[in-house]
Amino acid sequence: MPELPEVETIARGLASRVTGDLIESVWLGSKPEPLKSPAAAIVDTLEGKRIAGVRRVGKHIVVDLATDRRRSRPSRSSRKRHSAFVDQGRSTQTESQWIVHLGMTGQFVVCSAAAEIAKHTHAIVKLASGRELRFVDPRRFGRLSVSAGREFAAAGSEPLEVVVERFLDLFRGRKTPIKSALLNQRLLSGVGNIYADESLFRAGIRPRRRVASLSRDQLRRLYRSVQQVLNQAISLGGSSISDYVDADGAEGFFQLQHRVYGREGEPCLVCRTPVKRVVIAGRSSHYCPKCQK
DNA sequence: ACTATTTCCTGGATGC
DNA sequence: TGCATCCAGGAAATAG
Repeated sequence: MPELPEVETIARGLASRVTGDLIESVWLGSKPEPLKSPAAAIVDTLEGKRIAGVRRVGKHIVVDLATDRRRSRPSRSSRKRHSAFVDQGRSTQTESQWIVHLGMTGQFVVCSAAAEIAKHTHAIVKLASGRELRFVDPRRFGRLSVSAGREFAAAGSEPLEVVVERFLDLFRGRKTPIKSALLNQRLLSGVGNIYADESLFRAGIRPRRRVASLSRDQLRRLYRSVQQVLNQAISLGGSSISDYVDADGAEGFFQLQHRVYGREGEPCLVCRTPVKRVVIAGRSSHYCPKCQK
């Protein structure tokens, strides 16, 4: 279940492997669910473009696309003005993005064109290097889209970039349980079920607590916990639960640091009290009834 | 304007 | 062994 740390890990891995490569052709499967943009728009936006970079925005993977401009047709002014971007006989200009959301079970991998095509492969993008980018998603909660002309932006704030004053503003006065608020992507983009539970444990706050009932100090502590948990998870390559692997097929190790998620009935690592599991907003939520108030 | 609930999906686990 | 049922959850849709 890819959340911010997993998506960050995947995006970094892809960036180091496919940046600079050229998209030759695009194949899209017949299942329409994964496509948020019309199939024709996706094909038109991708084909013939150079990959300028791959990055994470919230839980989305953003592939920046650039159009090659041949040097044989330089305009006098642009040649001088854009000389910094001229690279190996071409200049590039970022102008559109390919957006990939992995949902629950999505995988976005780079592999040899000869590699066996996995079941539930919904998109194959052929690269000039002979490799392929593939989107595989059994449960089809993932989504593919393109954004041309305007810069793609997530609905909420980046949890690792938001300043504490803004964080307090986002949450202030809300009646919803803090767990629901952490999962709301319009507030913070990137926190999912695992990291919400882990952040709340580290902050000593029960998931059912109404946001409005939390003191400023508690919210400040939660702010630090969210950043701490996400940063540590990124440094460990994310959490490998069920089928998560990064762009190289390697597993992450943050699941070994989980203190409450998936530990129902097991002793709290601090006080030995059995970890409880309740359902909030249809999501299982894990907490220590003694350490979290 | 908010908040809460339901729905979409498949594979793996569980129960009889 | 086989078959039905349940559960996982991100986010859009729907309901309150």
